[in-house]
Amino acid sequence: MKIGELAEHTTVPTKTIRFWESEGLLPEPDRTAAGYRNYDDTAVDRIGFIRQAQTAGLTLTQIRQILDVADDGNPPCEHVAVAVSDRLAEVDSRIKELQAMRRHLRSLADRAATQDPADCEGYCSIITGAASMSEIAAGKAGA
Amino acid sequence: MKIGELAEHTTVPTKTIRFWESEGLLPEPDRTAAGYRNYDDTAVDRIGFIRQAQTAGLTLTQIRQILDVADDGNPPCEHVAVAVSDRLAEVDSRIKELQAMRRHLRSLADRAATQDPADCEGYCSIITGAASMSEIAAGKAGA
DNA sequence: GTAGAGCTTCCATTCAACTGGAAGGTCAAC
DNA sequence: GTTGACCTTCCAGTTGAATGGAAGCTCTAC
Repeated sequence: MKIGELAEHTTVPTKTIRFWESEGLLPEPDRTAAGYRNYDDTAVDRIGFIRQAQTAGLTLTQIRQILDVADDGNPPCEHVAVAVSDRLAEVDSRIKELQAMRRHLRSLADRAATQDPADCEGYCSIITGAASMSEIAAGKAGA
Repeated sequence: MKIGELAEHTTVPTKTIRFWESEGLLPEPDRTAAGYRNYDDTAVDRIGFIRQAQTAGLTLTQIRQILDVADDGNPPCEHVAVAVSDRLAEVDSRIKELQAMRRHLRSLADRAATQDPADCEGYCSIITGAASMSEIAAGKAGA
């Protein structure tokens, strides 16, 4: 499969595929006689994984760490376990932060939904009526 | 409170505080006779809110939208509700993505915890034994 | 009255993650 | 045998979010 087809299958631009290769996230593929990159199906999986990990908020560097470990049998299990649990801790704490922010936004949205527009004179009470920013920042608001 | 003290209270560098001011996230504070920025306590809250929103994955532009709306009574309730619910939808979908990635990492971590290092010859089975990358990418693995 | 920390503005640089474009080779179709 | 889509490398530019540094003013302490 040439790079254009791979790009189409994965909806990742050829530019980005070459960039990821240059950054070590994708292995150098075979080449045709003319020097064209020639991919097999595993490239589709790998690109899918990279996109998934990216949408989970991992940086390319972190994703490369995981892929490096998956690609190379040399590092001991402990190494793998540490890499994975580091990532897990990061994802866990990001989820907690997001859930806190979600609660705050949710309470603002609920207020907005039940708001009588007539009350909006002067200073909109959706905002002013909600928890103060310090409470929001400290994670005290919402349910 | 001068910018250095504010920086210390919030653990946000003075450079960043000035940058956020220039980007419209922080209002222009009072100045001393000498032209030094002179903050009151609300600045601490506001900076805390910005950091919280950032760790929730919102961009400075999005955070500014929310703050603008909180600062100015003019936009109608509908405007506020739309802004907030847009943000909420984003946060919701990021949480879902993270939870999917969390499940995958969790299953890798569990494998690592119960792994006999003797099985690590050749190609580490924490990784190879886990769901294939295509399954991970498609969100089929883990519980 | 001067040293040093801290403040000011302004402009340049960094970093991540692309994205665009130039200059040129390849290949299938007409 | 040439057009046009697709490929190659390389290098420059973009965006978001800072961060560094120069040049100069200010305040406190000795």
